[in-house]
Amino acid sequence: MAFWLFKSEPDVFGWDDLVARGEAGEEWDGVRNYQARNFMRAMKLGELGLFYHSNIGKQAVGIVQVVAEAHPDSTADDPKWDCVDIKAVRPLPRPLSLEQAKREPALKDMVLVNNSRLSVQPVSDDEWAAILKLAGL
DNA sequence: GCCAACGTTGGC
DNA sequence: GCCAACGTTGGC
Repeated sequence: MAFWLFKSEPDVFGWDDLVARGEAGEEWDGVRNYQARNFMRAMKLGELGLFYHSNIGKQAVGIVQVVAEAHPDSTADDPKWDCVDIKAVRPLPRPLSLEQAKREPALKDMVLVNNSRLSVQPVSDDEWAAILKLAGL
């Protein structure tokens, strides 16, 4: 069971938008980065991730679940781009800010902290546990 | 709005 | 196959 992090600009597509999709979830399309794509290809049905708001808020705000494994991105011209579908599971009682993650010793190796540009990232088991605790779950 | 970091592209 | 130029992302 692996854990992930999905980044999105909330003024384009935010947590509330994902919640509005309900159980069907949303195709996580538009990713045009090989690293991010490869992480999505590695995702298994039912795995969990964080939903992070970049630019505005700069905090992880909710937990999401993979509801469809990697499939061709319907918005891509090139078949090499795959994506998964995710749905909202629950909001974090206490959103985890980037600032907080940078301060937290347990999270100092998070990809989010060290490579801010990668839009789909893995989260280690230890990081996941630490984040849930900080988030009030 | 600026700029650093990073990835991609294309000329050689 | 190298590397300069360029575009994009995202924190500040």
